[in-house]
Amino acid sequence: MAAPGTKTPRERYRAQVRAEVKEHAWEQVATAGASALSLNAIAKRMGMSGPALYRYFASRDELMTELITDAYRSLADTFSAAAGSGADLAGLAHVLRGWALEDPHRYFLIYGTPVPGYHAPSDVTMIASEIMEVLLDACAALPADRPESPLDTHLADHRQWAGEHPAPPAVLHRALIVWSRLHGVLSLELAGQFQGMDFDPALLYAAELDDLLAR
Amino acid sequence: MAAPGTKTPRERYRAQVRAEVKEHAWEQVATAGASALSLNAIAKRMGMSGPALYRYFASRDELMTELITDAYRSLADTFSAAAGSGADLAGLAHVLRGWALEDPHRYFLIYGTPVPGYHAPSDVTMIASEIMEVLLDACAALPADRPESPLDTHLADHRQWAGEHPAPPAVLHRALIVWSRLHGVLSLELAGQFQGMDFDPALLYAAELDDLLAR
DNA sequence: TGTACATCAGTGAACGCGCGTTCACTGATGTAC
DNA sequence: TGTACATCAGTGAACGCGCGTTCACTGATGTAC
Repeated sequence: MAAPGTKTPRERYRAQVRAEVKEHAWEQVATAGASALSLNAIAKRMGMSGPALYRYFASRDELMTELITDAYRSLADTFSAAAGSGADLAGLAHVLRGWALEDPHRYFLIYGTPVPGYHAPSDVTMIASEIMEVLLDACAALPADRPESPLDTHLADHRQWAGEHPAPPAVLHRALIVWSRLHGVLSLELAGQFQGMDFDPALLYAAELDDLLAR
Repeated sequence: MAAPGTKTPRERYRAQVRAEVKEHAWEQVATAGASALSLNAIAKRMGMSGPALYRYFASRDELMTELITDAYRSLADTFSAAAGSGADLAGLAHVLRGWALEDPHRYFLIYGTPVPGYHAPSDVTMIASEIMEVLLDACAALPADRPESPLDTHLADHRQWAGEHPAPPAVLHRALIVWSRLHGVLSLELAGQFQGMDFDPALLYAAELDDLLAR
């Protein structure tokens, strides 16, 4: 019997194959979109027969879920790491853009058009609030002296999504607009909506960030 | 020979069936996503055999293109109509939200995750600039006295996307942030990202709009 | 160290399904004289 | 008003494809004594 926490060779092998499957899965998502994800096609590319992959994933849906969870995990870790090494809101915004451009399909798997019928597992809700917490921390660290808006008073009573975070409504407000504004620019850029308009999206992103910091 | 511009009964019938096909297509897009669009399935729901629809659409792709073009057309018309009856930027923003909520899938067909491999026809580029022009007009009508940002100077040299519109860089800048901010809130809301956070997205949208107007 | 057994990875065949698309054909609708 | 012809809508069969998933099986790898 192996010591607990130690991986047997078989376990190691399993983990490696699973990882390889996922790699091909990402490739497929990037090439043909999330809805084209196919266990058979992946198996073929790995030089295996279709049913073989059912040793590693119970179903296509499980693989899909895994991809989404991994995407969330990756963003949360990237965020936490940045915050851990002292990044402020500007730093987080920069890191977010880098993460998104690195793999646009991964970004869209989280923030893109929802796949009808597919329901995300409760796992990701947890990771999502982890991300939100980092964002809230960064927003709380900024000076804020704005007149209270109707949204602020509304948020004072609807702050359950911020968990235990002690941020005042103005900070919650700021976190929401940071999120939506950065997402606004990023998603239009990644979706190619700026293509043909020859301005530099990076400058628009930077301008939006400046505006948020100067608030 | 029928007079030009007059529809023969057959033409009328064709137009009606095409419209009915599209109706079912939209239903399908809403139910199972754009990538699930299927001529065969539509035919079945209409009580016809699959190949029958090839009298009306040359291919699945043509139907898809038609849907996308119609979506753009619908938004452009809605925008033009609003502007025509005196709507200012706030009015346009209101109209945009209504249009988006009316049919989220139609919104995502335009602004959502791009379908890999699918390339939009040049038609929509035209309609897109039509929309942009309405937006630019509304932005130009607003008072503007902001310090020039780096983005502004960049836009002074990259304004080809604004066509013949005589708006100064600051107005171009504002049009871009109106677009991206409203899209930011709308797309997160429609994608369900605010679900579980019990605040009212309409207030966030309104707050963003206020901020844009007060600039 | 060697043998007997259990575990597990991967295969190939199969099931049922739906897809896009082509094709030869029937039957109804419209047109020309 | 009636007949001859052309046009067009829709059908059913067919082709080739890929999908998810199940199942009985082979062969290799690990485990127990």
